[in-house]
Amino acid sequence: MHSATKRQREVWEFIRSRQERFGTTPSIREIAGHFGFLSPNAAQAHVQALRHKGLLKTHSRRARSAQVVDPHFPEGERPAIATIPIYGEIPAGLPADNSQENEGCVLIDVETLGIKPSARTFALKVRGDSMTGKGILDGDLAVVEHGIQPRAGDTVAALIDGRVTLKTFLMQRGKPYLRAENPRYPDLAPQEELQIQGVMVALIRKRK
Amino acid sequence: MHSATKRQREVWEFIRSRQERFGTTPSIREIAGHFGFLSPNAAQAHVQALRHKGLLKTHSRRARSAQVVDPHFPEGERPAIATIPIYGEIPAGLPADNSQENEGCVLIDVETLGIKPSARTFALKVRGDSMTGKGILDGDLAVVEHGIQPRAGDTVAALIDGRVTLKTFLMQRGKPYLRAENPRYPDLAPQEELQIQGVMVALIRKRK
DNA sequence: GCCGTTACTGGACATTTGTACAGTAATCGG
DNA sequence: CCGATTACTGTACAAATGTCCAGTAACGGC
Repeated sequence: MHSATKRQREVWEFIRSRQERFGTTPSIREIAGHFGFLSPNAAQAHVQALRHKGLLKTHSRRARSAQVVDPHFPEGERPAIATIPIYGEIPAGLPADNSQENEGCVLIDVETLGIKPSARTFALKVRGDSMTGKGILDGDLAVVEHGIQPRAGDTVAALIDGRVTLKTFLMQRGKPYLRAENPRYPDLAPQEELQIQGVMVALIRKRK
Repeated sequence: MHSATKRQREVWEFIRSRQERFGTTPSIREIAGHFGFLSPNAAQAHVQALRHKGLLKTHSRRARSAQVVDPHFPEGERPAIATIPIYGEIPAGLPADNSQENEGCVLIDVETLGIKPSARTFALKVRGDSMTGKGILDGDLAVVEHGIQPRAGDTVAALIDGRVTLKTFLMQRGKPYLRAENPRYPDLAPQEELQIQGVMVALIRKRK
């Protein structure tokens, strides 16, 4: 009673693939057409069986309302996912959100990131070894949130000499200064014009 | 001509919210009903305008086929997203995919992770500082893929004394052994029964 | 004033769609 | 042999749905 038949799994997989590729799920007759059924009732019966087995949810009498049930979220409450553009090097000033200069995107749920869905967030490829003391390596992807106030100890993306680098943000006698987390790099004297591009809220590393 | 009207943005936002929350987009008459329109044509005109402005895509004569266009992926080819369960501590043996013992999930696109959508992948909260030399800190989330052959130098999740720990996988004279990336921890002699739970394919760190 | 745009009302029509009922055939376990 | 399950065919109907045509009203720019 719990698991579906082979045929039912095929129907389920068809609905799932359509949902993923086109965003809309097929109608009863489209399912029938795909499998060569001459009667809509054939597909109807399969959908009903899948619904009873908890693998599918449909709103009654609503067109194309079938939704495959994610085993991880049976309640249907899927977390919000943020689309974060990757900038190899941030241009001077504020990176435009719809810019074409990005090198792809990372998609990740906002809960893991700990950001608000409305946040202006972007990602940066880390270059160099100035932050190895804090576990930030060359090639890592730093997820940076723009427009929030850095706290002391935060890792921030700062604009220095026209280039963006990651540094630790610290306060000394009420004045902010930046520190590299590597003994081979010098601390940065407090600058008059400290351009903080954003605060690192997450880090993503991919196996090489 | 490029940007939408205030009213059109409202309609777009309504469609987007419904798509995100329920998976299905509203019908023309449901849009009309939500905004209090007495005629379906009012909503129809808005949808048509949004379509012409590239903010919406609909399949002709198909029920509930409206799909909001993601500015990051105007072509509509959204990357596949993996749902990765988080295990605080892996139980002995193979973690079941649909287990209730997980502590939430991470959702992230498979391209960033570099895994196949079919891969058996899970995440582990890193405890301790045995891998700080490789930039893996306490509290990090290690994304581990099960069932692939580790290469020398890979970070692996290994079962030692009934507990799972991250170590660097190395070969010495044809025999595998494990190394901790912290001088305060000893290397592990090659064990007869080396239980490799999986290979770390990615790392996710969240700001504390 | 006049024209174009935006934002609707009101009514209508052809399809699409979910759903239901009746029936057939194959398979499998007892 | 028989009942249950699975997997369909065939037909039908009411509701949902996309689409179209004919208007009306407000508003802003020239």
